[in-house]
Amino acid sequence: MKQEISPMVIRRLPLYLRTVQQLAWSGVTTVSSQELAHRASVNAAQVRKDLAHFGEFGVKGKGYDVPFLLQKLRSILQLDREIRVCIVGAGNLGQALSNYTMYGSSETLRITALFDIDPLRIGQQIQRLSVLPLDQLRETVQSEGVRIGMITVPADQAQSVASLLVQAGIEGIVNFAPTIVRVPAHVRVHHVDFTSELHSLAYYLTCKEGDPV
Amino acid sequence: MKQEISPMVIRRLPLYLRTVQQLAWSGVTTVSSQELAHRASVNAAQVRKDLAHFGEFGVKGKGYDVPFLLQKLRSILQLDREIRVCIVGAGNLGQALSNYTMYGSSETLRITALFDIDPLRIGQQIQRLSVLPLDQLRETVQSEGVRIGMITVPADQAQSVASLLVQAGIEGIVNFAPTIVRVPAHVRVHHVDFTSELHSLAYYLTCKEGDPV
DNA sequence: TAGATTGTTAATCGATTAACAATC
DNA sequence: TAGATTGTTAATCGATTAACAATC
Repeated sequence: MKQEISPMVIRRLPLYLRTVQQLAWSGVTTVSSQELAHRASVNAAQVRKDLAHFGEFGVKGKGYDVPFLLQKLRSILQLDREIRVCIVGAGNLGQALSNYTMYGSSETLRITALFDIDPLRIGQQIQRLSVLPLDQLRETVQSEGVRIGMITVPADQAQSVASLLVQAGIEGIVNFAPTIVRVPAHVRVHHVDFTSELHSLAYYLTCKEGDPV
Repeated sequence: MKQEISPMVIRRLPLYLRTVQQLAWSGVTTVSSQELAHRASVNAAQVRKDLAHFGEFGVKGKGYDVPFLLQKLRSILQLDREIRVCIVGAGNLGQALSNYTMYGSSETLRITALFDIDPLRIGQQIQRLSVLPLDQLRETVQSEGVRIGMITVPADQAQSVASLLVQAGIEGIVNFAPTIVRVPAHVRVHHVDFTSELHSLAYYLTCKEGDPV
């Protein structure tokens, strides 16, 4: 019934959501694909095509109703219901992510638990969470209904943490460690790799003295 | 002379670098495109094609010499020379990034300065750096030869920080704030958007009760 | 109605993969 | 030499953009 939608399309939805969210905040009630595309730095035809995968959200001759589109995007991304998230790795990055609340009150992704192996960190209070030992992962994930895990441990521990998360029954992983983690096909992994971004950025710096052959 | 190389190719180079680095660490001296591709989770033809943009690095019938390829990749990405980086935003994320050193001693991207507007944070000691006031940005960037800026301020301040960085003469920006920043064409911006990764991951969670129509 | 803008089809563009001759 | 693996061309695949009929 529902044909597979390209990941490329899905990865743009949060961008649209954010843009529409901003429009809503500034009191705009209607937006054309033109305008939306401009604000999101993409092509207008692409916006229309992407959105059309999920229904006919626009009105010909008018554009899109902002509150309606906002609600639709939230619903498509399942961000209209609470989804529980845990973080494994209570180092600097894990702590930084712990107190992340995106769109203020409208954010339904909720950081529910924070894990570490280091005994020195366990029990520490980060935001309203206390750091739990890794061996409570499975139990907590199941009792609290945690569905997404974020990996913020060093690269050499990322794979074993990923496997633990999978065993605990997590459905999706966001991996911040600069390494590939392999998981069964039913678990989805997204990768946030700022080291790669930084490294590829370096390529574009001017004045390359060294590289032709 | 040197034809424009697709950004898609460039974005894969850090992945190859990382993989080859790991091989070098484990003492491997030769690697085939096959093996390299497998470890990087890409296609072997793609590895060969990507690398061939920059020269003939392989030996037919043998594969690639690991130390040689490592050196070449570093050189292409300009990671064989020191590049100075500053961070604007000394909050949790900025602090987390401050003590990031990738490949131990072989990392040549060096965090050189950390800025904030908050008077409470200015002067604070993070790692070996003391937090500087934002109005010293330009001066520091120029005197220290900082070429890349990382933006770790809240979204609503990201654009103004980006503009400051551009005015200070920065060549590239890595933006961690969940918003688009616009800069002149001669400055390159890479975006690290974990909120989008998280939000698009939510789409793939099972049991979508709400979304048809 | 006339003007505007959608949803969608068709055209373009670019990226990935397969295949293979060259050659170590 | 025979076997292996590259660099590269050709074939495939998919994604983006342009164009336009439908229609509010």
